[in-house]
Amino acid sequence: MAEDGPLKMADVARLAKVSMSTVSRALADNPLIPEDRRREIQRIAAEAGYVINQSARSLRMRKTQTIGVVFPLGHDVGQLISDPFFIEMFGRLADEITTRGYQVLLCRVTDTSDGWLNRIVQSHRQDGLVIVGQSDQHEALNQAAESYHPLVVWGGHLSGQVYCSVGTDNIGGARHAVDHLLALGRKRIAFLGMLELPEIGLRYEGYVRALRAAGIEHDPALVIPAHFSFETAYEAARELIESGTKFDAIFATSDIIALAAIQALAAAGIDVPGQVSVVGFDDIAIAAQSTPPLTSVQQDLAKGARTIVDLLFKRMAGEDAPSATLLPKLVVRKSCGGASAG
Amino acid sequence: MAEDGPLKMADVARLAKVSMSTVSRALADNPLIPEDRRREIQRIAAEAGYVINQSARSLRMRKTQTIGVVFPLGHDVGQLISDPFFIEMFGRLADEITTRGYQVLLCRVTDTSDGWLNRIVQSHRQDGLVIVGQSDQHEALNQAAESYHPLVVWGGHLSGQVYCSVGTDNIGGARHAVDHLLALGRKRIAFLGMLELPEIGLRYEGYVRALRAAGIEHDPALVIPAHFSFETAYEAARELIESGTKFDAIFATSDIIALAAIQALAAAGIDVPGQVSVVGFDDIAIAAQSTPPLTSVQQDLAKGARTIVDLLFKRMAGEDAPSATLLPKLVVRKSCGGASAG
DNA sequence: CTTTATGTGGAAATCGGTTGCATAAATTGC
DNA sequence: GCAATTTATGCAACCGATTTCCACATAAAG
Repeated sequence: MAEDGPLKMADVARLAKVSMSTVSRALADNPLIPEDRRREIQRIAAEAGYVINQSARSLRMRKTQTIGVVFPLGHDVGQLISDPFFIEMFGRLADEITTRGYQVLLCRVTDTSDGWLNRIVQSHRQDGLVIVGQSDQHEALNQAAESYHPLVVWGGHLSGQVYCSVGTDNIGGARHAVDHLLALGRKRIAFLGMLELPEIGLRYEGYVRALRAAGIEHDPALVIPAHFSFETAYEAARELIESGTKFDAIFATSDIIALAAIQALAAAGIDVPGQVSVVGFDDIAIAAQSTPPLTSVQQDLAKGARTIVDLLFKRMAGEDAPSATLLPKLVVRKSCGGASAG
Repeated sequence: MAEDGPLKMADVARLAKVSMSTVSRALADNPLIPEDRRREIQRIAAEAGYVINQSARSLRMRKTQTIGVVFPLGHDVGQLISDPFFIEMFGRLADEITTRGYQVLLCRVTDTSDGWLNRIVQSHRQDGLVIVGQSDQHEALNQAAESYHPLVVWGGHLSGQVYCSVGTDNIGGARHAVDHLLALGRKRIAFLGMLELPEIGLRYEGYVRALRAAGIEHDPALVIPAHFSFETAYEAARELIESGTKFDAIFATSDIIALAAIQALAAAGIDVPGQVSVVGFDDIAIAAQSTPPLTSVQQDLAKGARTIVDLLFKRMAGEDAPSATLLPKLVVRKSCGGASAG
């Protein structure tokens, strides 16, 4: 009973004493084949351990039953796993996609040379694409979106944007965070993040607006470039501390950056939230567990992932789906004093 | 200059005024085509934005340049993202695989009905498979391994195992943990985990051996079934507490279970590590950040993932690669008192 | 100047399914 | 009982690449 070479549809056809067309139709539950015969052929195929070769099927049908999830890391050489945010987002997306009967293909892109997105699109490996984070590829995305429809991006909503995006209201989220710090009496609030990234740029916008609304002068010395990895963020925070620039709060554009900053502050003997308040962004799982627990702008990733995949499937079906914005929520914990600390 | 339908290799051949065979060879850097001509054709193809259709290529070459990463969740209906351990492992694997120029296909398997693994193998969607966790599928894996070689499993090394596996020395790791608790003077050590899962079974073995070596009687009332999700683990811990069974330590078979137990103990007003010591397994990122920081048996996932992928590629190349065992390391933190707590 | 080696590139088979079209069989209508 | 229709099934083209085999041209050798 041992199968030799993996059997093909032609073999099943022989076993069932029908033509290949009939087998193909029966396995696809095509009503052209009467139900009892369909069942019979399916039984024979299953019993023989036959499985459709997806390579062949994909070629002929021009569909792969696969969604590509792309992480453009053009701005950062770090490992994929470095960012808990990406990881959680990926898990959520995977859940949503597999639930709909599709496979998930992970594309980690490090080579963002000209035409990288087109290379992915035209490879015909997937029926649709989710791009997580715009990185510095806004233009490339805009261009791809013109001819390729089944594409949804997680990220900020930028002006002149053609592609469909889903993301948190970054300006509003940042505004909440900074307003909260201001309400606590903080006046010299440092900003840690990479302005080159669109989402961070938007958060910066919110930061500036909050300061302006409070009538506080904006000091460029308080704006520190900080990558997403813990190590580089720690370095950035250390430099800020050692620079001697006075500050009484930090608005970090990710929780990883915030945690790194807290660590750097602790190392310098600076009390959080006593001397310096810290607010993060994302509200990843660790945020609630850190010491002190981190105040953070929560992004609803579960809803975000669901929305992304919903929109993507709409677009795959030919419908036009508009971008969506999610409302952020400030989760107040001890790291900035105030509410919890009295 | 706008491309209409995506262009095929035949179109490139026309552009370059050569036959398709020549284009195919040129793009594959086949030395049959003289170098200058090769470059020329490559330039023309790139300029036209041509990309090889992977579906067609896969069919013809019987290779997909893709590795499937499978999470059998037969034992648990939870979401993929529920377990930080799985997530981190996936990230590491993805790094190793993409570094080698392969794509990663995620397969979340919830339907473990007869032949599920064969269905994946025969789909020809991937050139090799990594199975993360044996779940309750030891037999299925053994069977698949007989005919399908490029297959590596993360999990425990079981007797009568045919397939290639990579995993931590579970017995030894558990032994370390329990020995440590015993050294602290703990005598009634509860075990939290699902014995049905092979890896957990091995950890139980280590637990029993440690107790026996210390001459301590093994009380079945202290062995509590606990799933991997936080909520169910919390319930399990709560029931243990309310049962009135006396215990002074908990050996949890995952950090998530340990953290849930700590939370349940705190809710019941029981001090950790004052009244009860807790040890976890995995040493996930949160472990160091929790209150109190969690003592845990560390699994070196980076090395694990590297080993898995190394072995897989060896097997894909036709070589025979043996199973491997990694050495666990007990990371002592405050949750069990002792060393750190004086 | 013929014969043999070498290099170059094309025609056509192939991978394993799906599907449009045609035909055969069964059913219905009158 | 025969035409009209419906239902069932098969043939063969097709998806888009890769690769084997072979033809032809050119160069080197005898």
